[in-house]
Amino acid sequence: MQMGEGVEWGLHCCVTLGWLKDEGPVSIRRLAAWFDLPQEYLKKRLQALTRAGILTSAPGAGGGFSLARPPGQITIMDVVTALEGPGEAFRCAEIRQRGAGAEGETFRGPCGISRAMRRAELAWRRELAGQSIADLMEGSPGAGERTRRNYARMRG
Amino acid sequence: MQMGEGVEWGLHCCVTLGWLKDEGPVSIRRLAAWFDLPQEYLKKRLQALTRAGILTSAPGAGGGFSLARPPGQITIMDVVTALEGPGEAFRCAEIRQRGAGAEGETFRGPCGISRAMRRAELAWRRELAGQSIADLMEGSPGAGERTRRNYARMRG
DNA sequence: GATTCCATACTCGGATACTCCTTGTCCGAGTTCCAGAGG
DNA sequence: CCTCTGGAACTCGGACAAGGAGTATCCGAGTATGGAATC
Repeated sequence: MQMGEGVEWGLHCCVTLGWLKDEGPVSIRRLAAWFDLPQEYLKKRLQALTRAGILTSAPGAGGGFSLARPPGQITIMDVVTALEGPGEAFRCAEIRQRGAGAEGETFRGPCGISRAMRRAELAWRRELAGQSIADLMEGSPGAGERTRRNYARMRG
Repeated sequence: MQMGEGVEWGLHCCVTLGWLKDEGPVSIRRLAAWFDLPQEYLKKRLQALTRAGILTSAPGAGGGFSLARPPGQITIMDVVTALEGPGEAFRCAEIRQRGAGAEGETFRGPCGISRAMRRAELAWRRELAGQSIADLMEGSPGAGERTRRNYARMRG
């Protein structure tokens, strides 16, 4: 059970875009260089975030990506869902309905295993939905200033 | 982000073994037929549970698998950890330390993203550790009786 | 000087490899039980 | 009646094939910016 690394990329990009929101759109080239990531693949991930309405993309020269909403209105859960898909980690295959153990049995409602897993996953989602990009930005005091300074130096 | 289906198999097998604990060890052949699962691969999963100390395996004729502990002392978390590995779903690759954005920066402690993900995962684990195989058995009243009856019929 | 045109710098979407993990299968070796042969 | 031996049933561990999801790259098409060429 492994979460794609694109989630980490996406979250870092969102935080950075939050800090650079006054600098206008940031191009993929700059974001990839900023974190030393494969440009083409990072693009795909950010496109997914754009489709989910988390980012805005501006085409043309001087274009790039920006946050579509204030950082306080983007939860970590939003980013995870956009990048990993809405499906649950545990998918019940209804094993109990198959094989010799199920002969002549009738099942009603989800099995206890499915319920238990779902409850755990809800706790996980609730925790992720309780934190926003703004919370992450506040969690690193001073990093916003340093980011803007470094970014200005990189552009020059 | 997808959990292996072996987890569902393992949990169902544990519950069934809990119900059949007075019938002695249950062979892989019977368990696979019980749930209509690929016998060889199910064996691998149960061997993992045995290595983790959740099941006991008895070799030789009349051998098979049994629960190593009372069902109340086996949590869902135990089974998930044994089958999915102890690693966390989110693995921080320390992206912030790479690329142009990290030049001249010094980072101390885990980043906020890593902390947020870890907290969510702890909530998930806590929920799973709060439920045992015994709880799952009690969640399906009457199923124990039916299981023993069907199992006796299958052996005959 | 105003307008047109073009090069540039971007994003978008699709198509295509490549890689790794999961899933699934197979085989040889070891262990236990049971039944039958022989004492 | 007791012991020994062999086969059957079972698990263990490793090796290996197949499949799919995640990772990564490339290309053609569209769009905005800015500057040069033209009127």
